Amino acid sequence: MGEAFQYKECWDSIMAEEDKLTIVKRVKKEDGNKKDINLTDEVLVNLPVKDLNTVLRGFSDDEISQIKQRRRTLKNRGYAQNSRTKRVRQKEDLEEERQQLRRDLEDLARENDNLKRERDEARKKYDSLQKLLTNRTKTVGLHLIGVGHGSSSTSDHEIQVDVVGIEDDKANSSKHSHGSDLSNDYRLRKSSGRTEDKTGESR
Amino acid sequence: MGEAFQYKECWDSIMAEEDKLTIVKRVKKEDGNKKDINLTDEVLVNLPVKDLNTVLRGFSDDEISQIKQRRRTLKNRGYAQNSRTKRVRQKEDLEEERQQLRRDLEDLARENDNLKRERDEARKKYDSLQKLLTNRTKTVGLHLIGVGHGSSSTSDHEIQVDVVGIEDDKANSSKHSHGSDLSNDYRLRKSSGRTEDKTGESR
DNA sequence: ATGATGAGTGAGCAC
DNA sequence: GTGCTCACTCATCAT
Repeated sequence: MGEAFQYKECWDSIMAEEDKLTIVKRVKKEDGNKKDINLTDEVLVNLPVKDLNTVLRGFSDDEISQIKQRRRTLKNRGYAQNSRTKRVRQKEDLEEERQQLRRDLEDLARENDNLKRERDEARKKYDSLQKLLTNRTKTVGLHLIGVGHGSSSTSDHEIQVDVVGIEDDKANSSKHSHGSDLSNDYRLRKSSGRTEDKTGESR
Repeated sequence: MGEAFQYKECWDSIMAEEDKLTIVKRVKKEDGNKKDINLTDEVLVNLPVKDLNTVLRGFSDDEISQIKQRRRTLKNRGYAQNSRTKRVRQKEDLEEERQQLRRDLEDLARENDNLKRERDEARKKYDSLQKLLTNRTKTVGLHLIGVGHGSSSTSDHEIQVDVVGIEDDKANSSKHSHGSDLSNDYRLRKSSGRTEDKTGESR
């Protein structure tokens, strides 16, 4: 389809109308019966019908139908080749797409691994941190600001304490219902009997 | 290929050896020139060469080659059909594989989203927790165990403190080089001048 | 001999 | 009329 058009374009651009007729007439004079076919196959297939009909004046009906059939056959030859080419191209496209999909799949799988690693890492970090908090007996460095109701004796201490709760100084009562907010797990509370680390901890 | 074999199998299973010969002889008697062809196309293609040669005794060389050529043509017909079928099947397989790849891709993309979400969630949780620690001025509930070197006065307090470091009570010197271990970030140290929360924190 | 495949041909469909 | 595609045939190659 595209091919025929291409040939036609080529032909039209090279030859002017009179030149085409000249060639065809020459063919007409040369041929006894149908030797013209060998000489003009390319011309015959690509010649516009209109021109063909013009050229065909003076031939018998039988000759005309023979020539037209020849034209048809030649056209068919091209169509067939066209069809095969198309088939091959489609198959190639399909295979290429398959390769691309496989590459994409690999990329995604790789990204997946990375994400999995990042996630586990984050969870691990979180767990470590949480464990640090959950392990309630710590050695902490403290800068004492006030005890009870604001006695402002400022001095450094190193003490051993049982951490039973940490709460932000600023108002955080508005966030206490968040699932991912950890304040809930470490709400301020009093501890009196110190047990060996296995009791009453969330998680 | 599979088809021819199939036919042969079918034939063999239906007919015994003598019966085959019977049919072929009948054909031989019936035909004047090559009317046999119309009657025995299916038989001809599927008849084993050996049997064919047996049957062909009594025919002229010309007739023999004619029949054999006919056989060849019929075989070719099958081969061609075979080839086309194969082509179609391959294309279908390719398209099916493409679909499967697309499905896999979708699945992976979905899993990817989930992982991304899980990762972000974990990071968020971690950040929340860390922020809780980094916000150094806290109100903590403490169970006082000892000050300095183990004075065992046990009493509950509610105090305001500047948390400058927390370290696990148990030996953790073996884990201090871990990247995901957070002990490094909260190593015990002394604070003297209290600055407004922006100083000297890792991360 | 057998099987497979590319190319050419005609039939037949669709526009 | 034109273009496409199927089935068939032939040529050709490989086994």
